[in-house]
Amino acid sequence: MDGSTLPIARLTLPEAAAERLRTLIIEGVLPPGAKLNERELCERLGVSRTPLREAFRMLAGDGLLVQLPNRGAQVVVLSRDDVRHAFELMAALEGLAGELAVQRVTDEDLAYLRGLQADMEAAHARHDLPTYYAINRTIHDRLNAIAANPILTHAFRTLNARLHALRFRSNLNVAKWNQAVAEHRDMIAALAARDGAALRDLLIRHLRAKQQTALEALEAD
Amino acid sequence: MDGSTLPIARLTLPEAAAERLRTLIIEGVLPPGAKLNERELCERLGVSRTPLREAFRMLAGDGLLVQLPNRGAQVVVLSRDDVRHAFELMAALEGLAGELAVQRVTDEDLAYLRGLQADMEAAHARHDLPTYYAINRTIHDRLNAIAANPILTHAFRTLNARLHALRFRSNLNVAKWNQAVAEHRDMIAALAARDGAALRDLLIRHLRAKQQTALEALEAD
DNA sequence: GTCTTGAATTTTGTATACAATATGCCATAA
DNA sequence: TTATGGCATATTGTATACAAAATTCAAGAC
Repeated sequence: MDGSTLPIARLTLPEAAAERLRTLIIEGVLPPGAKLNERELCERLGVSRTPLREAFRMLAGDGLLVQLPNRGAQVVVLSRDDVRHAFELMAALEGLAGELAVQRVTDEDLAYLRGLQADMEAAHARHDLPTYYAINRTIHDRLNAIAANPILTHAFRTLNARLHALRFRSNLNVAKWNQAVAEHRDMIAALAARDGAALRDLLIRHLRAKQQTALEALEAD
Repeated sequence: MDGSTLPIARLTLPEAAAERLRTLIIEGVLPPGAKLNERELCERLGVSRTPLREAFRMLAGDGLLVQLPNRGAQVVVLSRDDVRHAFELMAALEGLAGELAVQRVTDEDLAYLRGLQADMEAAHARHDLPTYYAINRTIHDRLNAIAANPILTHAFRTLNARLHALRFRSNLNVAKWNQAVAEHRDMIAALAARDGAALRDLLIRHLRAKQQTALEALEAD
């Protein structure tokens, strides 16, 4: 037997329910502030209350739900300040990921990232926003993978899920989009130069622009 | 009615159970790797399985427990790498807290922190380690409060709880203790000078020393 | 002696029943 | 009209019962 464990993905019912709820929240089917009636959700998900309630606890831990004693769960509503705070933290996490990635990045990693960057620029050129976002996410995930800190990656993913629930992504204007693509180019250059401080600064500035976009979208409501 | 809500703290059973378990884990009564038998714990805590299992989900979200499908929960065992990763993240979080605190710190905050620092040095002078740690924690909590980012504070607390379960704190030697006290003095000076970059560097270096201590303690087992 | 094999037992997973709390509605009084 | 009290309903909180899976351990095969 080799070292790698390959556990068969037998999702337990609470986990499956949590997963399903997570997407429902992120896709906006369950919008911010929505009250989650247990009995009703049980029917929709085809599970009983016990596993559903465990799913609630998991999602509450991720900050996607708030639970009020005797008053049930509801989808979290992010205030302007919450968004600001989340992005402040996200910037620090990305900055750390950058610093760590610089210490560990290989030439293969760089080649792969440059490929992604090219794909992203192509998507940008043909104004294909969904593909752009998909690749963009892949690049940031890849950076985290190179940083090789699972605890950081977990924190990153959790925070990302919370912000995704905001659904601010359609709000990107052309000028900001151009800038974001350019910043990505600089980021890969800094990574190639193994310049941790520069990469960190770029990532933090990059996140600040993203925060701006998110806050403007929030304002629009 | 003024803006502050003052909700009466009616802990629900799962929350109370989680709180109790958390302290049992951090105090080492439930050591790393311990299997948590549901029926047995139900009797010890005086609750039924349903709220206990919700408590498990909460603690698993905090990273204090791992749950294996059909095989129950056990107290997390931190590997050497886990500790390294946790401290890397912790350093980034503290660094961010420092940068934010610099932007918001008031003279009253500084006066309060200087008072704590004096108390801490007194505890250090009389070799009172428990008091030293209590004050040390208060200072770091205070810094987080000044940073005024609840999401950061939450991440900080969660990560701290995980590391506390390691119980490495009795492992501090005299040289390191002296250095830590001196670093704290420098930190307050940087905060007073509103020098965010300096404070960040100090906090990160401070954490690196702490990480060193933790790893040595881990080695000793 | 070691390795299977397969009940018996234990433990976890899920559903449901009952209890406690909150919510909504309507009657009544100021 | 507006506020208050109290009942009916709905919803959440907790315990327990049953189902499914894992673990244990002894008997037999090699």
